[in-house]
Amino acid sequence: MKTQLQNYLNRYASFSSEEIDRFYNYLTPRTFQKKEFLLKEGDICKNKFFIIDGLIRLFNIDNKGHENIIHFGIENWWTTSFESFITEKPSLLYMQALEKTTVLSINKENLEKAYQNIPKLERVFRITTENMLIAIERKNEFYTKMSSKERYDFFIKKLPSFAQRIPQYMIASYLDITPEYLSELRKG
Amino acid sequence: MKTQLQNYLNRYASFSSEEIDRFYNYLTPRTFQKKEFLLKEGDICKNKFFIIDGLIRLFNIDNKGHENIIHFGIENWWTTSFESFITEKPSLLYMQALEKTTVLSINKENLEKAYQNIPKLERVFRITTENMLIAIERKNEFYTKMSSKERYDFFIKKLPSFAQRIPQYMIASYLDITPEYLSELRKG
DNA sequence: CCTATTTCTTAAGATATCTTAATTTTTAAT
DNA sequence: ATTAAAAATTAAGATATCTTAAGAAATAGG
Repeated sequence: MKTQLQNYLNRYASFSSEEIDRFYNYLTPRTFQKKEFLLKEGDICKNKFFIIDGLIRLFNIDNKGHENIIHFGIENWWTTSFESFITEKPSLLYMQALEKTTVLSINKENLEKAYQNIPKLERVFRITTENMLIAIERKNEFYTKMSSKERYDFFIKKLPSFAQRIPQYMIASYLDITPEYLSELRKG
Repeated sequence: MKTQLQNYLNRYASFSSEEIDRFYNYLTPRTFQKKEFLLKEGDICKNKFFIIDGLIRLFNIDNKGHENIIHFGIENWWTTSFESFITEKPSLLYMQALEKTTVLSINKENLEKAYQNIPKLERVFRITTENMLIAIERKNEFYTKMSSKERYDFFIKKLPSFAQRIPQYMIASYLDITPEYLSELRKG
């Protein structure tokens, strides 16, 4: 795990093994079983999670009781409920493992200490947050430009192997389509 | 302008006047007239803009020729087409002043120098990027949870004075509603 | 294997929202 | 003030997508 983290961090700035060790001490490894929740609506999201391995989804439940998947997280992504983590208010989001998932988690206090201790981490998180924004910008982009059918085709074409890791009704949810309608789209 | 920037930066970390000066030297003040474009689709977005005063909109044009406003930017916000700025590929977005707008702009090269020169800036941009993410997270949130009518009412209620600065058809665009339908919603 | 659970499909009727196009109102420019 | 341009409204018909409900297929657990 430490090696994986090291490879990841060194993408963005160069860290000595000693620095990696220091950062690593702030992190707590945790494993979540399939279907287990990392976070539920109403909880205050106290951690950022670095996904070592596995798959998680971030979603909310609307007033009709429908789940809306906001994004998926896979290995080498940091994930959290940003708003809750930063404002320390109850989260509106759920975070759930879709496969057995191993993460390194860090709470706010330790993260702040780590920033003080290893300022280069500011850079890493500045960049990963930018990458997150780009991912969202792209999603919004293709949302506004495409019909349901087009979004689905695009998704399947772009991420064929990923699409096979998740049930179709979750793809539907992510693409903001009802599973029934997606089923029709696939037929026609 | 320098004072405004200083106040802004000191929200996130403490900077000496000397550091502010150093950063300020990397920045170029520019003024855009109402309706002038800061960026057009196809351009590579070479700058981040810190809005001193005024109002801009970021939007794309879909394959039906409709404008979709992604967000507005006002004083004390950094704005850019993230994807284009970071990847240095042509932007899919337009950026346009809706009022006479003064900005401080910085290009990638200078920003990178500034990061080297004043590492605390990594922190500032890490945090502003996080704030951006939160804003987007909130927008997506209220998008998935609300009908068109609800989105409009919510927007007007939350930002009554801001709503008066922009034409109704742009609010419609931002809320992903056709102007005609918004007009109906307002009536009923 | 067998059963239970989860996921996917079908189809009919409902509806929120869009399209088009014309008209009115408001705002800006000379 | 007058005209031109921009923005907002109206209304009718069209459609993409949802809802509900039921049944079929696939997958996973014991």
